[in-house]
Amino acid sequence: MKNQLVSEILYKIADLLDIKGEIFFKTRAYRMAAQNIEVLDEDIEVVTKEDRLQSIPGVGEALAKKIKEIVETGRLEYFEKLKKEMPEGLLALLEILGLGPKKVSALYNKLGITDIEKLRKACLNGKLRELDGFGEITERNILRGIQLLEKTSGRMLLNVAYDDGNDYLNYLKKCKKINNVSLAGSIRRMKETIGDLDILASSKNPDDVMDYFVKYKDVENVLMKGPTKSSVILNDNLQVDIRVVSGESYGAALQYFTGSKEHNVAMRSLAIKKGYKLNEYGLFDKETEKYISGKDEKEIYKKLGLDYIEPELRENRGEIEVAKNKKLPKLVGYDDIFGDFHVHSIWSDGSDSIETVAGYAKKMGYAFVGITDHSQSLKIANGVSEEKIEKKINEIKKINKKISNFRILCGTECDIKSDGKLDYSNKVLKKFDFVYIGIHTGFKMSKNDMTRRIISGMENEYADFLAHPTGRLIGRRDPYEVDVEKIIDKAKETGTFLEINSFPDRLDLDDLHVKFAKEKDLKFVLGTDSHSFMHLPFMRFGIATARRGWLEKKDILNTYSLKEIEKILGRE
DNA sequence: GCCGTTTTCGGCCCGACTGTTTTCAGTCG
Repeated sequence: MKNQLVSEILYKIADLLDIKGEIFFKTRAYRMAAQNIEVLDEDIEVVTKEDRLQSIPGVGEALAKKIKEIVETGRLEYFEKLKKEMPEGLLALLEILGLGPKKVSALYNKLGITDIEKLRKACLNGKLRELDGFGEITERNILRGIQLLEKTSGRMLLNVAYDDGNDYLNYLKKCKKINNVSLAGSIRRMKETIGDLDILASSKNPDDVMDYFVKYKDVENVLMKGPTKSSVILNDNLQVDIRVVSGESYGAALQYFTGSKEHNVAMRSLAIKKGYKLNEYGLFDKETEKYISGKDEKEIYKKLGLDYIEPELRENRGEIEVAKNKKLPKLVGYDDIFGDFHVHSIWSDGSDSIETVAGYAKKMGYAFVGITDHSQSLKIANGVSEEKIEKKINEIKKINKKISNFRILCGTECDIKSDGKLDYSNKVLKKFDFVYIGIHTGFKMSKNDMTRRIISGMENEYADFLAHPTGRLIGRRDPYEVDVEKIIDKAKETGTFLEINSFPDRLDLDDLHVKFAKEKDLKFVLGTDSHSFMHLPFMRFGIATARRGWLEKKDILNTYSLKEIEKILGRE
């Protein structure tokens, strides 16, 4: 699949054209096309071959020609030419808070700045203030922006932002001047990484709210403070933006600030088509500017002829069309899960006993927990030898007798070895309540070999679930080379459930793959990959990923009763 | 550069804040 490559090049062209000073609508056209290709659920090579590129929204004659060139040659002459005009390093400068295309263009054309190091030096030497539109404060802000970028490399994992956001929210809820307050932005959509936190509040005394907002205990730095909008940096470097609006506008503002940007662009276009104007203050009549709606977010969707779209779906991946036809999935709920299938114990590399884990899982309201320690050859994680399995099963039996209304399932996370064989013999695999298979070594195989290896693992009759199917670690390790489509086809054939690994730095499969697999009618399991009972609540991030992948209750094994699960797994 | 029941040209989402200015451009979301 070259979809990623094509969309990356188009995004970069958009940035370069911005710096070059092209009109906004042209660069936006590149970005729209890039986004639509990024989320396309078809292989762009196939679309190219069948001459259907112009059926992709936002792709016309000119872009189709460019995309064809990328797909066929792996490069684009036009892009190479642009890079000769403007060094690619300029793109990194756009990442700096406060720097946009115009300023980057001035820095390049007037001072010859092409990368972050040169920019830092120029700031320190006071060179920027010589330029029109730049001053001493700009220099200081850019230096701060560079520092911030280097410290955080941009984005934060969902769980950290989730905790920060909810702590802040609880603080704000204590403010008597605030009527309504909610998280908004990517944290409300539960995206896998968060750039900054957005909070929305309604109040009749915005100035008081802003005074209260900036006094939060973890605020390190106030970036800006106005009556409707303020921004702070927390001491863990997360930026938090708050908007304060009137009650009349709260729903419209919540819709607007939840995004995504792409979803909103589509919503606004739809509003215009229907004779309205939609902004953060409400839904208005296009002609008379008369206020129609805005208090309640759900009302906005209704007035536009749409079913309510849950925040996790708002990525402009077809949700608006489907909402129009009243065909949205009834998403799996955050309380619909009866247990966790993927938990490690002290039998391998977990830090808690099976009994401790089970006790906590029961307290969470679960009906079961699956203990899945590593298999024997994974020495680094203290994998359990075949001889010890019987002992472990007996321990679980004993604990199960002690706990009422709860079941510990004895599973395993069995390694798929480099040759595609599983790390336990079938005689041993047979003893488990269920078997996860997964890749833990030899990540650097060729795509073909890795795909064959995983497929061979799935062909084992005792393999039930495929753990973390792409092996990525967000921000640390790229997915291994694997043909996800082939894996999905094989899983369909063998009845293997794909895991949505819910550990915050995995979230693997990711939302896009989940949606893709669901369209092929695959089934899923959720597992936290907990290595301590304290990790069990990470389940909510897996559920969020499932929701972002359009999954319903019936698509996920964890929502079934123990009886049904045993029947489905065929191990009664 | 895309798009079309306002269609082949002229639109394309837009408001708030900052820092630079002295009425506004640039950036952000």
